[in-house]
Amino acid sequence: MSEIATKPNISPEALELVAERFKALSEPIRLRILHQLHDGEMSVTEITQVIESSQPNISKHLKLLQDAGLVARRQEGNTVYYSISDKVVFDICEIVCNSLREKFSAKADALGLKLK
Amino acid sequence: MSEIATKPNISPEALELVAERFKALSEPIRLRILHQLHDGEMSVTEITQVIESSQPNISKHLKLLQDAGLVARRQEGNTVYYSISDKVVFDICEIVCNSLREKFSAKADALGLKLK
DNA sequence: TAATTATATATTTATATAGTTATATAGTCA
DNA sequence: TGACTATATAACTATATAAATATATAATTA
Repeated sequence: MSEIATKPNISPEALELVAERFKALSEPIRLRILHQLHDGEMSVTEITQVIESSQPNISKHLKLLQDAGLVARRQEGNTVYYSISDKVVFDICEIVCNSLREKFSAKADALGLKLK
Repeated sequence: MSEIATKPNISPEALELVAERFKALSEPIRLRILHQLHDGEMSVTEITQVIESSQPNISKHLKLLQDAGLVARRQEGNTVYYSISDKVVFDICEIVCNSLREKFSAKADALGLKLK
């Protein structure tokens, strides 16, 4: 086996699906919603109360997240509960957060600043 | 220490930065560019030859990727080479790819199909 | 059934951005 | 310097979508 790094074979079609995933994660309000769902399911009303936005807007983003397969919907009587359906979301976010932290840390170093 | 999962404290401002990262990764053509850069740096001309698009369009996306801190730019004489500056990109893509694979696999199972 | 509550959808407006075309910039070499 | 090559930018068009507002749907309860 060669030791030279060769790129995995990913088709443009596959990359379109991956891009779609990232697109679902590319809006701050959707990340805030996912973040709120971290500890368990919440109703639309609860989410709307925590996130400063209108109920229709929240519903729209929830639908988008559901279509992306990131959250699950459960209806109980009159109220609808949403929950994280793909925990991978948190792994990804953590990686990105760490990467950003490093970036800022490096920048702070370059400026002679000290981060706590 | 409690064993109950509690969500990490991430500010809305931090989530905006994270969302920005994801946005840079939310276009198929940019993922294709990053994918091509997997094995090492490439000139704009080379990238343009491999990816079916116009040179100005490629340049624009490269600039965006550079602003996002995902690629680095190196000029040598007349030609400009771009390379991956944050390998985290590949970790993230792999996670998403695996997640998608699982999803499709589950769907195929549900349909009674057999994936190779 | 009517009133109430919870959620979803339709419509509109404003904004962002992908891609194209034309052109500018900047380096190389005769 | 002038011609040539490589890359970047500007201006434009077309499209996507976030948010707001109004309204619809559907479940609950009186």
